[in-house]
Amino acid sequence: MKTEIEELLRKKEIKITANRILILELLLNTPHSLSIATIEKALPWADRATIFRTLKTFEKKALLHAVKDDDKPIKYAICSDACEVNYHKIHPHFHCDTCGNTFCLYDYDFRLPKLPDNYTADKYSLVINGICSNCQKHNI
Amino acid sequence: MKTEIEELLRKKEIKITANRILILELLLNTPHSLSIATIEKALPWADRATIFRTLKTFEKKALLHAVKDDDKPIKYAICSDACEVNYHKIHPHFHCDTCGNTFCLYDYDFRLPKLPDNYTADKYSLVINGICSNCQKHNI
DNA sequence: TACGATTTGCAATTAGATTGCATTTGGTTT
DNA sequence: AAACCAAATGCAATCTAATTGCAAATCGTA
Repeated sequence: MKTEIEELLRKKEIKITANRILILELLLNTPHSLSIATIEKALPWADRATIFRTLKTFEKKALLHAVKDDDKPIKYAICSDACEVNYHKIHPHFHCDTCGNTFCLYDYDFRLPKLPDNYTADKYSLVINGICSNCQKHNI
Repeated sequence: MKTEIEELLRKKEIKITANRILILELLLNTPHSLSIATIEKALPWADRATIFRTLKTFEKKALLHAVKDDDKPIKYAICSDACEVNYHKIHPHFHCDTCGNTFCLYDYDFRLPKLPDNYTADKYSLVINGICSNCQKHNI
């Protein structure tokens, strides 16, 4: 695992450090996006500023992307291969109103609709709110 | 004009005050959504807290809705008739990367796509980034 | 091993959102 | 029109999240 992570960092031309390995590992092992505060709780020895700058670095290198749902702290999620390809074009996310987690949706059939005259689109972001399958179960 | 605005407030069961009339008037006369800071600049005698609470009141009464684009301060826009009907379901917005303004898009053919198994959708929000027709002109 | 550049930790700052509370105001009742 | 009550307002303060400055620690390399 560690080796894979180091490989990933190397591929993205990000200098390898202990912080970065562990933050990336956490992100990879979490199925939903994470806020700085959440990462801080998961890695209590890590400094907020370091986490902040690490995430910015990762974002700049297209290793992850910011997820902006209705909740306040911005969350970050790892970019999958699908994400890499369409990074600047497609950002579909699902926000569960029960657990509050936000998941990336890649298998997604979305057509960019027509815009008013003389409007040109560059990218778009789509956030769907609802209940995820996990919370669905617990509700029964 | 003033009468129309008062009529609108009355219809929404919002108590009529000077602040509310002028804030609503500003929102109605602006083609794009406005942040608290922007409203504060436009109405310098108005208090930030009052603007804040006025917008919250308007939002609660479905007179306007919050617009969350990539920019930081949350913006608010008047709900059109189309908005009223689908208020909790559809929020398409267009954010111009040149002027930074965000416009509501109501004439919009958008189909909610299929979700992964056991995910249920309640509402969704769509923000399209690009260049608006006005900025398009100035670029030529 | 020394050097230069980058990263980190800590503290402080900024920005925006939000609230407490005393005062004022608006609408209503007498 | 005066009195009254609930809601709205203004001001200051607070809170949360984001962001930065700077000195110390660290890493890779000469």
